[in-house]
Amino acid sequence: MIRSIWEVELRVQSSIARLPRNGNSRVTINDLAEALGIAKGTVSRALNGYSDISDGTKLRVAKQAQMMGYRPLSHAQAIKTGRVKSLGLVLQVNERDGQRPFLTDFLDGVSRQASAENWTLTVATATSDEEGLESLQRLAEERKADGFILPRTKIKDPRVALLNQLAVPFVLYGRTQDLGNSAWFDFLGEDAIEEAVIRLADFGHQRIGFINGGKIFNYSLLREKGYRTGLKRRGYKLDKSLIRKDAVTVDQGYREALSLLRLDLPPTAIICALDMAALGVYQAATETGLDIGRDLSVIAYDGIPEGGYASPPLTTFSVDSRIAGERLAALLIACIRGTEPETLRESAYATLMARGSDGVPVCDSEDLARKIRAATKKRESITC
Amino acid sequence: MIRSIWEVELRVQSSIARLPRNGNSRVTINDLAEALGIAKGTVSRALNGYSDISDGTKLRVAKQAQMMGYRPLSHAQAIKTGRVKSLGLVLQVNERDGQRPFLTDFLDGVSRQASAENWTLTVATATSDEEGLESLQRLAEERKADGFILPRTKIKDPRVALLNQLAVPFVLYGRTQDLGNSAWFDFLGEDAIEEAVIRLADFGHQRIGFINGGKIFNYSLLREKGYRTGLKRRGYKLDKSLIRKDAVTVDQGYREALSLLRLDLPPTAIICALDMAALGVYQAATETGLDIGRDLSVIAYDGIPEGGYASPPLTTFSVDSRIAGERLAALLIACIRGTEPETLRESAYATLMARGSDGVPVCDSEDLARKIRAATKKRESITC
DNA sequence: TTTGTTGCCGAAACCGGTTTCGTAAATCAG
DNA sequence: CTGATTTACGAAACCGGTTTCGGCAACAAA
Repeated sequence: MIRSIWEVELRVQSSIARLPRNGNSRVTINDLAEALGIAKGTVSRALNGYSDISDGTKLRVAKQAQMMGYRPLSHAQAIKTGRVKSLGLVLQVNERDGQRPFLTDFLDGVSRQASAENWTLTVATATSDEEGLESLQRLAEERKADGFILPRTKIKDPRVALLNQLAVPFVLYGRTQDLGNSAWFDFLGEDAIEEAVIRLADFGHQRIGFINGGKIFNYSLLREKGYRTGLKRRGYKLDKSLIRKDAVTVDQGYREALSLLRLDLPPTAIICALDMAALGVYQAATETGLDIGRDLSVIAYDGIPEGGYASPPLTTFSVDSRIAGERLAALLIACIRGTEPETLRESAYATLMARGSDGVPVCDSEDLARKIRAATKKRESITC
Repeated sequence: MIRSIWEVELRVQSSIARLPRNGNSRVTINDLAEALGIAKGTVSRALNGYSDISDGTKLRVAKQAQMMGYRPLSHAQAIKTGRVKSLGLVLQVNERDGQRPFLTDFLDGVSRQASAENWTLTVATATSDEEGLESLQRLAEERKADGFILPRTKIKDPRVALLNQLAVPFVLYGRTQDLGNSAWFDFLGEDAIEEAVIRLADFGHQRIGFINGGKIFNYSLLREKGYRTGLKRRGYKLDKSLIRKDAVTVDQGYREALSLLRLDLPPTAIICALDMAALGVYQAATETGLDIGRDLSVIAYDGIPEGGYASPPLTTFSVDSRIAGERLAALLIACIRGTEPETLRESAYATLMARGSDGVPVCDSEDLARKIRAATKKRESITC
């Protein structure tokens, strides 16, 4: 009884405010069909561009939909199509390193490309590998996303195995050692580091150090390869004592730089796989009385804004995270739509931002060693 | 014809691999019901804890669900319940300021709290206000999210009007001037700035400058209020020539600091509404030959990591973005579940990180002015 | 024994879309 | 002019859940 009264009331209200019958302020495909005097299946097919609907009808439907402000509920579509039109992204937030400064740009790239196709972005965070895998699995099983972007690829990445097993599409940001048939986008860090070596060698540097990033990440493998290739191209012999690794923070960069500078024959130039580490090199140089850009050349990789503020401004290979996000989103959507993943692979180059931290060496390694010893002694006497 | 062959094949495969009948590898509520010999409605009610299902049945269902690895599709639930169990967040990425360094922590807070209730987070980006409003509207109308977190509230915020009109729940991160019945979470920036004034006054500073943030944001209003309150509490007269605004970047902070330091009677202490601006103050101080922490005291607000690396380390009021994210998510979920928004309001305090950039002034404003003039003259002569 | 209750579950409607299938009308070929 | 195709749409099934409703059985009260 009461219910029927309600219905009447609603019908009255709707006829006045021109709201759909269901009382809710949402226009459904049924409202549209009714308003047009057409079957709802026909409306659906018209909106989705089926070929068995005449152009005239398609136009009428489109206009009416526009007029009534109709928007299909994406989850209602999903129930039949199996697509929620959402990209998944699980961010690892445990490590205090590189990813942070670019996150905004990266998200912007992904989100922008996704919206262009009327898709959205679902984000989760995790503080450990296991948590990350759980999030991934949960999101996949509840179908909160149709596919995933996997940032910060490791040499051997367990996420790949998981998603392959669940038969969920994904695209890597970065490569893994065994690529299988995975789709990926990556910047060619190896090429950048190689170019850095060449550049420094051509400046006249004889001993070039290399401070690499986290050893579990695949990019470290590649960048070291680039370092070796560069040396070889200029006929330099590889000196393993000039290589350091696992420096992803300022402090770690500082420590590794000090250890390089305290060698009997220290390098006159240091290449860092990450800008963060380079900022640590700056600290170490200040402490040992060295002029960055003159006594010691530094080239790094990433292009974080702090590098530009440092003095002298850091010469670095800059990476465009927005582009990365855009391409990854595009590749993933293609993958979800059925393109074979092994055909969805793209790379891009990091661009050299030549600034003030590198140049012709003012002295060779022996002079440098003397200078460092002098500065260290002076420093110690001050401390006493 | 071909289709039936397929079906047979699938059925065979499924009977071997014990996959659900539909050939798809997903366990549905129908599979569960069939396996239990129970109606699917009963299964649904059992899983959702309806009181008209016996405990025994509930247990059996739960166990079987566990065994078969059943997970309801959230979008299938959503079609009837109207809830997609997702929180929406539209990030404004146009301005190169404050938000960035905390984004990871903030997302982590939101995402963590959301997952705790089995909800997810949908993120979009926008580069302008209009774009932001469009994203908001699209996400709301397609029901990609059940409610929204609105970060970086403006004094008068158009998003509030939009979401109120659409009758979509939301919670503000920060307050607006006219709060209406909105839910919000905010750090009491006004209290922090007030405390900063008191602290500096008690150090003995007679003239305390204030460099405020973006004037469209409500936090600027509040922080200036806190500045005024602090002055009043110590019986200082407000000197408007000591106030600057709209400094959200390092460069802007630098400029405003210079303009303060070039006054006939410059402040011996400067409070910045944002750490970023404070880093600009550091630059200005270096340039005018002032020692931060001795000649010029600086206290700021935000707690960005760069502040800790600066020399001397920046004294600042630090904000815990992870907590903010967690509380905002919790408030929003409550709001979506029907709690009255005006009862969902929380605030927290920024915590003072007393470091090296403030202290007892070594000289008064007149001495400072002389020192600055001297440094400037020296600088100019060097330049020539 | 009869008459309420209450507990517990099955059956079916329902949510808002998509997709399949069948067919009347229009068009075409012969 | 007739038979065969097309064209364009209606009707209904379907997707995977949730919710309503009705009724059987068991138990309590009369």
